Amino acid sequence: MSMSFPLAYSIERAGRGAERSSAATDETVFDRLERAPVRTLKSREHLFRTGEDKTNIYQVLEGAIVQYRLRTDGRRQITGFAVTGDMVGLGASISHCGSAESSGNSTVRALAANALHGMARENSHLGMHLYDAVSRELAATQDLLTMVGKLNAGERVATFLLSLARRRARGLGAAERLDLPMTRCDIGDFLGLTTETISRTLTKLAIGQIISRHQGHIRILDVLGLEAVSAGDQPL
Amino acid sequence: MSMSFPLAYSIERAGRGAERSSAATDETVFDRLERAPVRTLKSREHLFRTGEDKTNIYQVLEGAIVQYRLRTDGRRQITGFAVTGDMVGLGASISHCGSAESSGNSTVRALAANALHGMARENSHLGMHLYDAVSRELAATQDLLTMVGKLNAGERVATFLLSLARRRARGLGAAERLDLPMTRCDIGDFLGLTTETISRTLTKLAIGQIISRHQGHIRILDVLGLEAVSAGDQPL
DNA sequence: GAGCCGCCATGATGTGGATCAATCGCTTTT
DNA sequence: AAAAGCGATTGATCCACATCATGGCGGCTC
Repeated sequence: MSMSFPLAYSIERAGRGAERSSAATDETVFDRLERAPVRTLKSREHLFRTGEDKTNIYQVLEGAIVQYRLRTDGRRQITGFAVTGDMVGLGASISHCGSAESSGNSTVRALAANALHGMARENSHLGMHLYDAVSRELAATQDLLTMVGKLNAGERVATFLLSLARRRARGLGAAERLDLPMTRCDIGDFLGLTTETISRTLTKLAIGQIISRHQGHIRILDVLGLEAVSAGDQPL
Repeated sequence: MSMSFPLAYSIERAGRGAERSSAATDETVFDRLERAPVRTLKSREHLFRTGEDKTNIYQVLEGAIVQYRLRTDGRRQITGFAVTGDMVGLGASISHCGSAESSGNSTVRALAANALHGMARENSHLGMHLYDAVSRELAATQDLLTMVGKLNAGERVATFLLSLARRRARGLGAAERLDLPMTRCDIGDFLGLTTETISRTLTKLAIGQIISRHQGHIRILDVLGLEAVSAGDQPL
């Protein structure tokens, strides 16, 4: 099983995980979803916070949404980054059990939770889409948990970079140039490390000629080397 | 938000999270589920392993099932303990992305995955039950992730003990006597700590008169003190 | 009941990453 | 262009937990 981080749980007309929608009613449902209002977000603007009523569920159209949990003492754990196509706020509970804010500028489509769940109760295909989306998010969160619970800093960062590269596999020669759209602090709060450790680990990877660093993005020079670090074969 | 660990995601006739089932067809569906074959498991016997086809989904009738992920080098992360009523193996994917074994003797009901998902495609109420169960499991896994990513050993163990006590809240005077049905090693692989650290932390809690230890179980002497440790107010 | 084995507890020691503290570079402000 | 603000980087130091090692306590087998 390959690592899959909490990044992509789209609900699409043609889902790969679930069966293809076929009935005419499905068209109506997805048409209605696509007519839902679009909202634009500035950097660090919140979609919702822990404990608020779940009025809306969102689909990311552009940008990236950071989902996180906050402790009273300020410690923060990021549970996932949602990018284009991903759903944010899924779950059958009445209120949100985490917070979500935009990292950078984003646009999202806001689906009324009541309406969505009401439609899902009528239309079992939509219900299965939701089930599929949440179970993929669960699997990704379990992967992240395993990483945070068992891997050392080098393994975590290497695994993270590889997962980003894989999902950015833009057309041709796979991923070499890699944008890091989030801050070091966000990466740290995602991987259970500090910003300093993220920096130092990237520096070590650069010294080992496995990546090179430029402002705003990095370049993967040695995919095999990075995979070795990720697997724990190459101690760094 | 209170911590809720991956322990209870039952599918019941009268779900609290989802709407009450009402149609006659629902009765039929749940009757069929209740007629599914029962299987008994000995200690450390597996229900399934990572990568195997998802032929069955299980409901725990008695005992406890340990769900975990294993790395090639032997490191293990437990993603949840499933006890009576809980579902094991939920998710829309074709194959299992984790393993599950019995801790001690257990009995489970084996639901054919094809049949279950087929029924869910026909019956949207069942589909919503699945959606609800998985989204609760997701929330619990995110809680665990936050614990492993951000809490120190004392906070983790105290939080773990409290969550066990809450779910065992057996009738009367809440939880005082508390069985620990899993080994120190299992607890360590769940909390991202070693067995030695679990032992030492329990010793410190006992020295602080917060718990007392007996073989096979512990007793919570000072719930408020334990909550203070769990919240990080009492450094241990 | 002697021997063995798995789990637990506890002591001694080591270390990976956190913490504390500058400094640098880039962007924004004035 | 100077000043200010913010994130990233790097260095020095510390400490919480891992690791290594030992011994005790059932439970099991023969």
